[in-house]
Amino acid sequence: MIKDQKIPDATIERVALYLRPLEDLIKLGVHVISSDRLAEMCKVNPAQVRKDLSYFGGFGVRGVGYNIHDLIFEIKKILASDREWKLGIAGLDDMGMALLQHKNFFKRGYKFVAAFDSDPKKIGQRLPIGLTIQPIRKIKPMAQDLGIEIGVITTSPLQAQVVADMFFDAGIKAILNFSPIHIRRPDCCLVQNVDFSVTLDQLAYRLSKEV
Amino acid sequence: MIKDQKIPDATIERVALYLRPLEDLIKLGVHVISSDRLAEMCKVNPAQVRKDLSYFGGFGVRGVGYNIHDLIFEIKKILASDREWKLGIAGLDDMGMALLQHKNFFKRGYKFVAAFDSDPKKIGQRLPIGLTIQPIRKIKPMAQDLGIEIGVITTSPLQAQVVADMFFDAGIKAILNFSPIHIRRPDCCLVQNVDFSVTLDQLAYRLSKEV
DNA sequence: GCCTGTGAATCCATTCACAGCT
DNA sequence: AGCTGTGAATGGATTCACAGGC
Repeated sequence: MIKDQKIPDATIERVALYLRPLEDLIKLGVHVISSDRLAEMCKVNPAQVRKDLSYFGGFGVRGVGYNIHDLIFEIKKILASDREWKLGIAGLDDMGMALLQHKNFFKRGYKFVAAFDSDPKKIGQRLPIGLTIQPIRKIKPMAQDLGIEIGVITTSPLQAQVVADMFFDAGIKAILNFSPIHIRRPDCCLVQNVDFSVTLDQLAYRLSKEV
Repeated sequence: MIKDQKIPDATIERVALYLRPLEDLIKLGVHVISSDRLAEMCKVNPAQVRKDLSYFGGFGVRGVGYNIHDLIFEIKKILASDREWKLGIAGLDDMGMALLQHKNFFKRGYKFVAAFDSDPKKIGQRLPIGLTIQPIRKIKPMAQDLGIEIGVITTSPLQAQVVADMFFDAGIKAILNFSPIHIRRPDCCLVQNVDFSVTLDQLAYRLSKEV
């Protein structure tokens, strides 16, 4: 039923957002939703929701709405989050620990299978989720052994590039980077940056425009 | 020199990104940069950079480039990050602690002036940055006393809405929310959500499209 | 009557290409 | 010669508006 049409980037960004309220609704025993209601929950235009979902092949029911189970299934299929992804993390200060314990990662199929740090005091420590902290030189052998697919970097900016190079060298093709530096990467690899200062800048801008 | 034209949202998102490399260059003693070079550093199109910067009033020098000091000054003025912003944070588990110690916040003028938690074991504890953890019922009086402008929420999802309501009730107009729930807000208030699962979903999608 | 699916219209953003200044 | 600033052209994304099925 899926059309072979290119799905716009903007749509991809939004459907990941639709997922959470849909999962909440399922838990509440709701099985059908209209575009108007989903739009309202996600603060977007209803026509936008319908257009977004129509890229998935139009399985809504006219006069009724969308089956939430189907929606979740299709969205996950499109996003490739219908399977497990193996993550390795480098840098186990507060931010690293926070991510390790982030419940939603696990729920969505993102599993940390290894943790690395360069601090001798941390190496060998047992983490709450059952992993033992490894030295960063183990990144390559362990990444390959365990089949890590995504590297998460929460180290200091000084170490971030070194760690990234190790991930790339181990054949990892995607990095989620929380360190505030620009990571140089091979052409075949992806880096997604998360920068809270930029987020705050945007919020401050919007706030300063209000009234 | 600033034109009175509306600056596109997409431009705002990008200029916050230009800031960091520019600040790095200043530190290296570089004072002038061309749109080509800045574009390369930020992985965008050079014409894009010129168009973005032209909204600020065209103070580049033809044949030469842009004065980096001026650029930083103008960008900060536009983003309203040319001043200090006072933040209050609720929820002092790992994520909260990580944010409190995030060096870049301080550097960019974002200062935490109060910290709140509901856990009796945490209340009264002294934090590394010199604050003492307060019970969440103190949010309203302290926010007003200290002039908190932005509330940061890193509590569990269960408490997030309660805390948000307290921030709103104290007259705070902007919230940065790390908790994976949708926060209901008065019309006059802003909520900016940060959701790592969504970020990972997008990365996983891009990764699955590669090759 | 209600809600989806979608062409058409509109709006916004990016990129091109070159005139204009230093 | 080199690089900015900007109209014009292109390309995407959003919204409208309504035909079509339940």
